[in-house]
Amino acid sequence: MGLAKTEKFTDQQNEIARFAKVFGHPARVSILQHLFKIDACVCGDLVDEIGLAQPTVSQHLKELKQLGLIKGNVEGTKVCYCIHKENWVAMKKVLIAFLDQDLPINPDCC
Amino acid sequence: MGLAKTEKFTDQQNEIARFAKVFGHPARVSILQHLFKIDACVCGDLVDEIGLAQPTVSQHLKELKQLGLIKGNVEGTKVCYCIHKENWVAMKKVLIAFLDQDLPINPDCC
DNA sequence: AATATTAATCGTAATATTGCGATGAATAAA
DNA sequence: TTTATTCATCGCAATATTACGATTAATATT
Repeated sequence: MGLAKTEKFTDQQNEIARFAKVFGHPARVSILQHLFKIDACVCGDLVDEIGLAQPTVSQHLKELKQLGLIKGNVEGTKVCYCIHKENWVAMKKVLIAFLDQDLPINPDCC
Repeated sequence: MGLAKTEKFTDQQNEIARFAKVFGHPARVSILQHLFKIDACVCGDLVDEIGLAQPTVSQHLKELKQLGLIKGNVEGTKVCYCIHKENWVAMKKVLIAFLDQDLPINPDCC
């Protein structure tokens, strides 16, 4: 199968999973951290930073772009990437709401 | 390949990815939300709640247990699950630190 | 125009994930 | 002791993901 039965879950649950999934690979975590560190557009040097082959990095960038977490603009022969701020804030809200649920006050039960 | 090259990334990046990955499937999100909602041990009725076959739910529970996010105790013919609070808090700290990075003040560059 | 540079896309191989039926182990109930 | 219940594990099929070499498209440089 290998296919998540999304129709069995709520839109909210599927959205949380979709966002979380993109962070489920260290290369994408690394790309995002680099974009945050640079605090601006990164043009071209991403492949050297990440340490994977160019097609592989390109593929991870595509996934990040598809989810709307980064923007990419062609700049001559280079492409410049940066965090999509509005979408990042929206995603953050969704995931933190899930992570930050109140923990039971009850003592441990099991 | 299908194999993440973890050795190319920092321990922190791999840890973030490992945690995020487990939330990358709506069934696991659903299981965790249910455990939070019940606010206690859930004994037995998880399969009905989630809507997937029993072996499938069992497998998702196993992954959550392996990452330490839930505890499971045998209670007769039933097994009782609940959130592992300390580990949840620790995981939350790691993921929120990643999500909550400061956004550039700069106007959009691309 | 010819060449170089950059990054997307295609194709493919290797591995991982998801889902479930069948089975098994363990306890409870009769 | 027999039967029922519950859940873990095994084994398999279907699909997804990861990685990269080869190629392509686009612009820059000479």
